[in-house]
Amino acid sequence: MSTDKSKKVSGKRKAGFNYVLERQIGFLLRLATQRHAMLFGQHISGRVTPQQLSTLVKLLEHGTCWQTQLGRMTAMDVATMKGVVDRLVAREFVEVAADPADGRRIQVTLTSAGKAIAERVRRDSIDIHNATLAPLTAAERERLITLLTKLVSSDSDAPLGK
Amino acid sequence: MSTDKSKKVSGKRKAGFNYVLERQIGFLLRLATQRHAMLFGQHISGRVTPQQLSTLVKLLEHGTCWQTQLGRMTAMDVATMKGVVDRLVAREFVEVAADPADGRRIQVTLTSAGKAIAERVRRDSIDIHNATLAPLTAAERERLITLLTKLVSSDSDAPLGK
DNA sequence: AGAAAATCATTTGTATACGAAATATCTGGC
DNA sequence: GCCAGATATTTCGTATACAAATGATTTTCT
Repeated sequence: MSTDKSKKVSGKRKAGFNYVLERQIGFLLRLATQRHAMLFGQHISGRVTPQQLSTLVKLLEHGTCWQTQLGRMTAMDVATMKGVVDRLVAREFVEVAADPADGRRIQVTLTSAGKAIAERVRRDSIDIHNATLAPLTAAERERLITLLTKLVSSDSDAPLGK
Repeated sequence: MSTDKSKKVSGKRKAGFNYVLERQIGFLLRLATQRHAMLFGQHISGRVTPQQLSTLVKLLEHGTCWQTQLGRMTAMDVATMKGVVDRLVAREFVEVAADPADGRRIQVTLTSAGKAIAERVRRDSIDIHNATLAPLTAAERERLITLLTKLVSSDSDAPLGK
């Protein structure tokens, strides 16, 4: 059982010798996302998901939107957005209707129940944000948000960079 | 169309007045993860996924492992890990076998093809890491990694905090 | 007007992600 | 030797995520 042990070869270091998976940005982002998801599940009202939260909040801010527009504002793929809208329709938080002015567009509108839950989860999300960042000091939180914003705002499709 | 515009009410600010979805940690993490996923797909060899990369790298470092052990090392749920292993088996990058010493355990071992691809994607992942962090300076990258590490290392199940 | 290009939506296929329940197996204590 | 509790795996259900192909509609250009 010692045949493929990674042995140190003096003078010629093994490939990947200093590779640390735990310092790779992708791995760290996955862990941070997991932490957020766990806290989200604990603090959110009405079993709303993060994607549903984004969608509800954007509808609250902008009123009726079409699906593609919602997808752009929330940085979601059209296929993903459809799934989210479908589930919001099933739960009667939003209603969809054909746009009389443009046959391609699907208008998405908050129901009154949807408006209520949207306002509630928007408040919840503040707590979730703070709980997620709890291990960091106020200055560190600010720094992290700034760095992540810089990281993503250069993306062409980022709603931030607009 | 101006009925539900968010109008400033002097003295009594509207609920959610200063709520900015784009500054919520959950939203930013999703965008950063998307950015990483895009670059990952562009630079990775052999259509390996991020989870498969983590699994392959851990197998490279530790040799044969059982599934649950792999799940802990890569911070993946057992159900998720099973899916990843199943797909790695299907692609003949790993082989599974019952542990003779413990009937519950499933031993996962790299095949020679798996070892080759593991070494290749481990190298790829360095490029992906750098490409993902490209908008940041060297100092900023270091800061971001440090902050994310601090954020997740307090989690009970974090492989970092061990 | 009419064809081409752009836009919007849906569907399909692949791959996560994870809680929860069910099953199987092992270990320690009596 | 046997049972309770711990451990490992599998299965099920729900919800993303996104590429790619397809269909429908609108806009633009000539």
